[in-house]
Amino acid sequence: MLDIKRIREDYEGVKAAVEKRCKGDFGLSKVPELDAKRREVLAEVEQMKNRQNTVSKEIPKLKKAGEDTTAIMAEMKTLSAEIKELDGQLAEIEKELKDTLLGIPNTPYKDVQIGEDDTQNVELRKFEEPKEFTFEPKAHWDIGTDLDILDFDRAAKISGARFTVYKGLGARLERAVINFMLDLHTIDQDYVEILPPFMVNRAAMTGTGQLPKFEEDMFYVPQKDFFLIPTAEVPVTNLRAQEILPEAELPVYYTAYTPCFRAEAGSAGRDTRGLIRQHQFQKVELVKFVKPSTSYDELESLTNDAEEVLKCLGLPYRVVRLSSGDLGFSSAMTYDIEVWMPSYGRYVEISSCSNFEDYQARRANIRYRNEETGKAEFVHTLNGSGLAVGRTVAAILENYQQEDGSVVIPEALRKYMGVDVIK
RNA sequence: GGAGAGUUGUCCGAGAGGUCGAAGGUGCAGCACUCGAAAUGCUGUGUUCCCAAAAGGAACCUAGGGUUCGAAUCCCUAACUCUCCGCCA
Repeated sequence: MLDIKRIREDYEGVKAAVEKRCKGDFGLSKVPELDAKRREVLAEVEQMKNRQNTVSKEIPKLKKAGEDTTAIMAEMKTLSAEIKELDGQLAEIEKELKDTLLGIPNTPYKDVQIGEDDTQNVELRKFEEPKEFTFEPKAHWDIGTDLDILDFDRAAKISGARFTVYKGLGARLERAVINFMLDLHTIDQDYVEILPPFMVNRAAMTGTGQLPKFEEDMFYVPQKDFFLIPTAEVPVTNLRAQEILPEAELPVYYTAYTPCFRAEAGSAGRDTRGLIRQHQFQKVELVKFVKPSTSYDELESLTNDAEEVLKCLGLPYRVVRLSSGDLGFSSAMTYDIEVWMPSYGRYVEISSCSNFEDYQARRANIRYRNEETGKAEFVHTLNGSGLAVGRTVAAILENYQQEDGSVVIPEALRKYMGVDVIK
């Protein structure tokens, strides 16, 4: 959520920033009028409440003095009704204002290049070159099916499209990748492992920005008004919602493995084969809570921490900075890490690392006590995949496939796999 | 799923229709005492909103409704926590 004061003081600046996303103004133009109206009604009702409070304090004194309070009480009854009426109006205005604000995305950071979509993303660096095969490489869904470690047909039988069954060494590979990533982040790096609930309430989904705008993308559990998490970002960021963290605790680094559930509404026909776009996939996530002044340095190090996974696995990748039009709703700046996928003949997103600045912190009310000023201030939140597990498995299968159809296990995973090759 | 108890400020805890933003303690900050520290004493110490700011005002005792001139206090609904029973990995 954007700061209403910022909109009030620098409307043109905020408008220009929001419009960098090339998708209109998201209702921002309604804000100044609603804000003015709110303050007008607020001033009026507060003045009435002031009179109500003052007179209410006088009544017991008058009664004690033995005076008749009937007339005053009657007048107060009228006032009370008027206040209720105005309070109702105020609540409506505030609801509309809040709904409008919740529907406005974050403003892109100054370094973000303007662009309508992913074609304007900028490549920043590359690790290794795409491998040249001496034979015709297969797609991971064929490799997995041929090795009998992935079963898409039976997954369709028990669930439907966009689900996968992992079998034998396939299941073990998925688990090995998860364990390898978590060990890297918690032992070699400084993240604290979290295993959160996979269902969350509406408040949590609103705190990180999935609601109210993107409800149709989520799986919903009506029985309890819960949502299946689309990413660990939701439970892990909201872990500290409504809290004031001691400054000394910052920065806070968390990592979490969770399954992720996405309805994939609106992506019918895209990436229908294989592990790339599923209703359920596993992911290891990195989340940071940091002091505002450090958040862009923290974004660099978080991205490096995610890249480390790919380096250890020896998978070719590149890092791009998303253009303003491709930026996620809550993000101020995002780096995508893209892994080379031979079957696609291009790089495919495997991690998305974002700085949300105070946008999520304001929604979820996550603050820290600034020791210098003594004031509670919003933290900056960041997160990134470290990494998407299914896509990592797909990339391993494709990049490490051999001419005989077998797949060599990357060195770093062998102690988790117990075998050097799947054949 | 059934029965009951609870949810107050950093934390603990009083409160039971008006003088309560809320006693007391604790934590924190400052001052005094001290060579220094501890102990002790004194003072201060929540958040948000409105107002250019100050002064001032409004709101907040889990959330949302209601009763009342007036609600932390009474009523209703919901969420959460705890205890007992049932069920269950």
